Amino acid sequence: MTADVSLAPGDPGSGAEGTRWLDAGEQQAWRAWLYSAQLLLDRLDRELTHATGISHAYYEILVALSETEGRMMRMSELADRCLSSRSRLSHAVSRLEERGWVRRQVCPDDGRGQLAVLTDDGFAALEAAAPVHVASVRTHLFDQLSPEQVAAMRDLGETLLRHLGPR
Amino acid sequence: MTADVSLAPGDPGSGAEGTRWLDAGEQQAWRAWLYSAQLLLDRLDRELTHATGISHAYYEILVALSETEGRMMRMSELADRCLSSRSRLSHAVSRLEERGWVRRQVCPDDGRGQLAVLTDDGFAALEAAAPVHVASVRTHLFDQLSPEQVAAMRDLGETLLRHLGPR
DNA sequence: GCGGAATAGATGAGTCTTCAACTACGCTCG
DNA sequence: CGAGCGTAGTTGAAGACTCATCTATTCCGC
Repeated sequence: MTADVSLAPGDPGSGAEGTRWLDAGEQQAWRAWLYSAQLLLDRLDRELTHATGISHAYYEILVALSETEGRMMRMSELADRCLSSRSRLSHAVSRLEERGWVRRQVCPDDGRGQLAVLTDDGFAALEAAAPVHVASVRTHLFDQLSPEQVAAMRDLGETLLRHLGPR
Repeated sequence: MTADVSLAPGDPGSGAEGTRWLDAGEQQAWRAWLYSAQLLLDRLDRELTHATGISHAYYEILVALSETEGRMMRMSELADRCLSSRSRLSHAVSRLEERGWVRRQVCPDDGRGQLAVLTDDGFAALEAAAPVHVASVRTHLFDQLSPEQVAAMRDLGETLLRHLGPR
């Protein structure tokens, strides 16, 4: 009777036939996953932002840069690692540049390319933020789960990643 | 050597002592979860938006309204169900009002309150969108998982929800 | 029933994301 | 070489989210 995600099969008015609606169990699994994912991402982002002034999106950029030789990376590679669009990354790097945490540098191998380079200030900001972030992840994720659940989480994530592609 | 999420213990320059960094297994579990969650949410939102013009955030509002008696709900209750801030919901409902899918109505019991009411056009839009969304969820989630993984997903979600609270 | 605190919601400025151009460079092939 | 095409990245406008602030109403205690 409701136009739910799970509009019951034969729900009056649901014109589209051939849709395999979610059964009650799938519905509950999906809802639980969705809500917990949204709440967890939101919580981690908020705690990090309020404690350090660095959003999770920016944090990921800094982390990715810090992990490379020379603390620099091509813009598009950085975008891929951060699951970000090129445009978004470009805007974000501009903001990080204003903070003095990253600078741009023309790529030697390819005149079209730009390298994003993590500055010392940027590295310092990351070092200050990392403990806060790890503490949040522990508190809200690992401390809540048994080792079996952690294993299941990893398995689930890797399974979905194979489909959604690192691409 | 890198200022990773998992700055190794004793990493030179990582001044903050007392942080329990993530070990390699935790790191992989966390990364797999994070990436898969981001990719999945992004994919579902994109497919829904491109096929129907309704973002996942708007879709959730419409679904919540459609599930109630009279297809109406107090703004704050709606915000809670959609894991949305009040401000965000208020802005979103304004947009949905412009589309003619929702209207506002003063709450009879409480002069401060507003009821968001799903219109017939809104319900029709939801009915058109629901099959698209369910198909995406099937394709990118349930079709990728064994029954055991679905059960694990539900368990994980519910465990985290107990901590993150429906509150 | 009145004054103050609390609640419901709206609003505007600032920030972030998206999308569709747009610039600039490299690559290929005639 | 140089025309055309593909790739790298930037930009600006429009939509969406956050935060602080503001108004209106209710609730509470006297």
